[in-house]
Amino acid sequence: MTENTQPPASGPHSTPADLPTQYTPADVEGKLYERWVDRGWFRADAKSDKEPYTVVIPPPNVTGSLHVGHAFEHTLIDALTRRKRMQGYETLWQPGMDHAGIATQNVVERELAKEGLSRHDLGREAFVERVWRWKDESGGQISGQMRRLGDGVDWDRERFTMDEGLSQAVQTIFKRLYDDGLIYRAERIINWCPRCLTALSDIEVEYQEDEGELVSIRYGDGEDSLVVATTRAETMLGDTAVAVHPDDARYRHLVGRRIALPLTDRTIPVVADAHVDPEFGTGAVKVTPAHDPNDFEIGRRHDLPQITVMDERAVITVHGPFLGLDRLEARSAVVAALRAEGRIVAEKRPYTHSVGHCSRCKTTIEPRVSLQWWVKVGPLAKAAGDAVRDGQVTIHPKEMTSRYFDWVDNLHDWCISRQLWWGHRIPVWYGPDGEVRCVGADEEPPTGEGWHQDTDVLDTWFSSALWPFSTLGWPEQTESVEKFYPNSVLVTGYDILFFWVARMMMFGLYAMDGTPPFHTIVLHGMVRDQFGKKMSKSFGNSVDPLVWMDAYGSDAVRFTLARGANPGVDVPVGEDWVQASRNFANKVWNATRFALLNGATVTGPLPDAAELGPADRWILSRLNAVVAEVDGYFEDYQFAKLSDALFHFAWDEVFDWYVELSKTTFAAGGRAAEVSRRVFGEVLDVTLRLLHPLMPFVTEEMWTSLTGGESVVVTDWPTDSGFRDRAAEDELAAVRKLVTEVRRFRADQGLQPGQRVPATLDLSGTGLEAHEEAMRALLRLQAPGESFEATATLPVGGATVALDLHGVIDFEAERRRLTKDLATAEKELAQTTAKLGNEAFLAKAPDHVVDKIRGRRAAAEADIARIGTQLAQLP
RNA sequence: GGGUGCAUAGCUCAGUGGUAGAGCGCCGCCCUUACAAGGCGGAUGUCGGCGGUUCGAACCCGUCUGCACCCACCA
Repeated sequence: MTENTQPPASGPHSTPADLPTQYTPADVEGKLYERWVDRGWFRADAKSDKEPYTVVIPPPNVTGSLHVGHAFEHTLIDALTRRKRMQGYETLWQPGMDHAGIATQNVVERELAKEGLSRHDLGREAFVERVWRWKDESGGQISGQMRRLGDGVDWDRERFTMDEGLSQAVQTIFKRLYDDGLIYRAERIINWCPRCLTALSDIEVEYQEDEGELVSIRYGDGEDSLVVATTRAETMLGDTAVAVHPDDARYRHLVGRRIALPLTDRTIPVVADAHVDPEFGTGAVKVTPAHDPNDFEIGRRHDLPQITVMDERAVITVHGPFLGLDRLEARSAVVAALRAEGRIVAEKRPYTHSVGHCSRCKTTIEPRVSLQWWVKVGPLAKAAGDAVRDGQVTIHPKEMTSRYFDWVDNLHDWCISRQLWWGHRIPVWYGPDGEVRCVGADEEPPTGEGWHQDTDVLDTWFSSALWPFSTLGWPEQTESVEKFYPNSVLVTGYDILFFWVARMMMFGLYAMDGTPPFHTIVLHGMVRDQFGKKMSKSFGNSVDPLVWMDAYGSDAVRFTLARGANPGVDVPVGEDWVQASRNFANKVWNATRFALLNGATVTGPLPDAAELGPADRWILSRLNAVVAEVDGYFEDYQFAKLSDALFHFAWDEVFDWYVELSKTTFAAGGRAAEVSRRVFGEVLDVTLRLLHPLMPFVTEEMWTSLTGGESVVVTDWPTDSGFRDRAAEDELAAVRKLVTEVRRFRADQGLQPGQRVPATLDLSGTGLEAHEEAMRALLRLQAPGESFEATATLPVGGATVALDLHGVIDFEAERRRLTKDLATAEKELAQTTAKLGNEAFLAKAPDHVVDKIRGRRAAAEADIARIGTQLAQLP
């Protein structure tokens, strides 16, 4: 406990009277955040003796501003790191951003388009300069949002994937992989975006069901003919074979022969290939090795030529009537030409099939044969899989593990070259005599006549795969690498499990001699709207977190997001829920304000258990249980349960019953009040510390006001003292139950909540005698006056309340209520009696269950007796 | 086609064998001295359908229906 030797002048509100009755986030958030940063509390010291705790930010793209999904992710990471910092770890919450190659290039190209310019008008150098300007602007916005959220990151360590140091890391790992034969250059068919004009990796292609048209075309003439079906008629110009299944009797006579390819002067062979499904269509497939990945493979197996008929913009390049048409124009033109020749044997029919689209611009992918750089993933993926298989790395929730294996165990080589301008240039130089030289970060590139660097850049995920150590200064063997690698935990969305997580695993294990980049992977869900719908700008349900933060405060936004964070599942959020969280923040504020107004204190040791009243023992028992519960949830990344447990403990128990009971104690004064004031201070102190990782601002403001301490940020995380008092918990449960029952009676009688009623309260034999005064206050019971005459006598839980309700009692309402209660109790009695008469149940059920049922039966019997008495007393 | 989940109150979701829960919403009363961003009280469910296991099933097993997502393929 904090010992105060000085007056708490450092607290923002040195007298409780300064405190407004409502929490205004805007008044405190900015001020507190700047103070935290200025004091250096978020800085991580590599020289520290403390045990490290490291989490990297999943670097946001510098394409604009953060959306509510980022706010969610940051809330989780910030909560984890704030707790660990309080626990005394040397905590690094690593900030930074991703250059996001193709995404950012597209954004800037769109900006240019508004000025009627293309990147080619600017030229490579000027364009890249322009993107850097964009990056500065967007990066500023993003860090501003992170400050608003309260992210406790080490700003001194902020990194960008295209920083000098990180670029060296990229070059170093490229060189090493190249020298190890794990990077190579090869001509293959790749996913090509004809709008972005670049190759894409397999996972950058999104497949969706598109409506196409299937046309059937006769190839060849007379007996040497067959019919193929296609959705892409225009590619027939590049056909170099027709394939049939080897066992297909219909076409056996044609295999090995050459047939005429319509609209051309070429003949093409009929080949037998097991890839063909004889059941589909006509069982004969046109083969275009240059424009279809499956056909490319068939072509390789049968040594077929590749005839490229489209350029990089998917415009037809073969001479003749189709030259210069784009693929869609060409498709109908080709069909029309075929029809004119009587080649169309079945008309177009609608056909829904899955078509690949560029994940960045949604343009339909055009498979294309080209020379690209590849990572040979075999050994890297094997290691990445094994690290999870052998338990070095665990994935939360574990259901995601199979998805991970599914991917790393079936991975194709990774195409890493992009025909873009924004990104890390491939560190390979080509010489005048066909030399190829890969240059490491510590080498000088060749300068002689005729040497030039590869013009392509790397896939943006190549550099983000290095993030857990490139941010720490690698390839330099820095103190930070030593201290903060591997990271403690990775928190990110399940949507980038393959893009990012698996690649960090591959590169981390490879670069760091088999040490995985982190030991725990926590995958969170996607933020959705309050109806569970995916957020999207076009649907109009996406939310700018700043708007909510402005309206309700950062704590409210954070708490709402944390409260929805069940492991691995999507998180719905609605403005109503943010309001509810704002109300909670306000409650925290006012409860602390109440404590201050009533002289709650954190000074001096906690009184001995013998001195504590029952309410004090109850709340301290619960407090310690909640500390343990919250710790368990934190260690298990159960943010929703943790938030809910704190919400209910704080609001229902501390801010409600304990506050109400304290009013009586405080009013009574004396030693009991003094003891209670100290306990109250303790309970609030601990509760605020527990809430701080989720709601940093309001807790900081109130904790410093309450304790006079410097900051909750650098205060110890609470520990469970082990204090438990079941008897006190039961006692207070009885008090709560009794009060609730009488309140219900009052409400049924139509009494206004504040209306005072003359009454006697007989608690003899209940063991609750000590609470009489508090209960009288809670129930608004007046001392019975001289003319007291009970009109209603209420036996509740062994106690008796006699009320003088002259003029207000509603006997009919009471009779209805009692009759209803009687029916409920009788039903309960019947159920429990039946159960206890069941021998099989008695024989097999565990004791505690049987006891519980017995208790319920006894309670039902008592209720029936009590209600009977009450009914009999009604006039 | 392969895989992983999900189906519980009006909405969004907790609840892995022992009396169905939360938040929001809804109904009634109240500015009761920390808080109306509040307080008190209340209503609301054949736990998707059908079978099975069990003394006992929202929970375990089978099956059906509907939905979501991931992967592969689609001439």
